[in-house]
Amino acid sequence: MSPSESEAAFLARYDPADYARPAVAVDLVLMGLSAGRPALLLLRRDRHPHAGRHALPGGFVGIDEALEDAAARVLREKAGGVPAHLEQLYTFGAVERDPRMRIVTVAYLALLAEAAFAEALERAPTLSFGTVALPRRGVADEAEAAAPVTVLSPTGEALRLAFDHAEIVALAMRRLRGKLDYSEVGFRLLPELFTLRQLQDVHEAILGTPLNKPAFRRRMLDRGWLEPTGRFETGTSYRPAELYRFRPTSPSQGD
Amino acid sequence: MSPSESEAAFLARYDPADYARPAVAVDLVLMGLSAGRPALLLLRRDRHPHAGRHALPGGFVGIDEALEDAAARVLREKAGGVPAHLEQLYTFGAVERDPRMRIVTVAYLALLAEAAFAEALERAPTLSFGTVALPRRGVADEAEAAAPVTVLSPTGEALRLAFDHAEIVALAMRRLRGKLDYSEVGFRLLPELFTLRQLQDVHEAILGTPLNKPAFRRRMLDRGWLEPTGRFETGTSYRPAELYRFRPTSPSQGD
DNA sequence: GTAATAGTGTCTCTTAGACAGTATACC
DNA sequence: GGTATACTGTCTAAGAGACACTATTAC
Repeated sequence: MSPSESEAAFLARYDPADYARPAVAVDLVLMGLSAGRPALLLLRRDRHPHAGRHALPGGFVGIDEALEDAAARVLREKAGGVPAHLEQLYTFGAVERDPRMRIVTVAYLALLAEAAFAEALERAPTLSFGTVALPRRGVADEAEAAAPVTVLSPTGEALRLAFDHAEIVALAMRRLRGKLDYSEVGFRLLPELFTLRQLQDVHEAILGTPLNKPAFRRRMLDRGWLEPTGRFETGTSYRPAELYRFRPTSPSQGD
Repeated sequence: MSPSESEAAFLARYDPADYARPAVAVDLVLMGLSAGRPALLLLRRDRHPHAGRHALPGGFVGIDEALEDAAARVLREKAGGVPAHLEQLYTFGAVERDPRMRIVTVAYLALLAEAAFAEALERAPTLSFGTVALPRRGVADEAEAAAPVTVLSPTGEALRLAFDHAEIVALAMRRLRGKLDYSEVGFRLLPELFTLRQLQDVHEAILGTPLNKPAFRRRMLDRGWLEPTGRFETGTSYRPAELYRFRPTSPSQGD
């Protein structure tokens, strides 16, 4: 190995069992929509540290468990067996991010359709949720500096999040905004059949900005992602809109 | 805590020291340009596993060391004290990715200017390098499925990379391509003063596709990133081009 | 002068925003 | 009929590709 490599690193490479290791965890930003606003599932902490604050659901990664599997396990535990989009966000590894011990956490973003989100809240009585208040900034560039987000309780007060979880939520919003227009994530927040207006509402909720209707329709239809079903919504007091289905184009496994 | 949380996870949350932990490492894709092609620094492994294959430089994360600090340490060890762009890529945590033991590795992308890249190769005799052969695909979309990349030795043979490092390199190329047009990474591969043609050469090398000259110039100048110096290149047998300097616009800390 | 590349002016094409118009439901 | 929303046609503005043109150096 390289002579420029430090002695400690050299030894650690071959027998790191002798060295203290950070714990490895996953934390999930479980996002959905609640009353047309971006929302996320939170657990209220009842003990030290950060007792009383809200935290993202998470768990330690088992020694024989892949990162994705750990994230999927936490997702199952909190949201049931619902199919959902799950994507790795970023890994947070500041030394003092948890005062109890050194924990490196891999943050994941999970997206739940509106119905699944509401159902998860009902099933698990300890889950609460917060809506994300958006700085009105138009179509955000994912490369911009992290804009701080404010998480509001259902009654409208600002929630203080535990640990570095506010930073994780801000990154999740930023990633979601960045991918919204060119990826399929927008459809993950909708039921199987939806109208173009519903799709536009989702985009506007995530971006925090109104969008031009004809341009939005053209863009979405030109993407080739939308399959018209010939069926129409019912129960409206006005002209009913056609229902569409999401049809993935390429086999694309995404990020 | 939630009753839906498994007993094991509950216990692990409070005393994970009793459980076996994965080791946490960082691996670096140290990219630069060599003769106008994207290139990366590699170490040839001389022992099991994957002896004879090439691997990314890396190291274990100390118990009191932030992830970024570990990445910066490995960067220093391999490339000296050169200032460079350093950005987290993704975290790889498949159970069997290293046959010796469970290692979760946080991959980082580091960019070195062409001179610093060459200097690093000279300083460390055990370092070798490979150039990345690009599938000609035009401006890549970072959300696309990972396109496999081929890493070639200086003599042109395809190198087999150890572990999942080929996947990491593919992701690095994809990320670099995705950010190239709207971020400042392109300038990190250039010396302090450079001509517009050099900048375009860098973009073309990364994207693997020729670009339109007037459009490229307009775009770059309109970004407000380029500061003309009034100085010109020397030693050409044709009209010398003006030298520009990169001027960051916002304080932007980026990703 | 020639050769080679730097740098610019302009046309066209594509795409998005703006906005007005028509269509179809319920009352 | 009125009203509310779905859906469309068309104008305009911005940006990129194409390509020809001028400018400046070495020889």
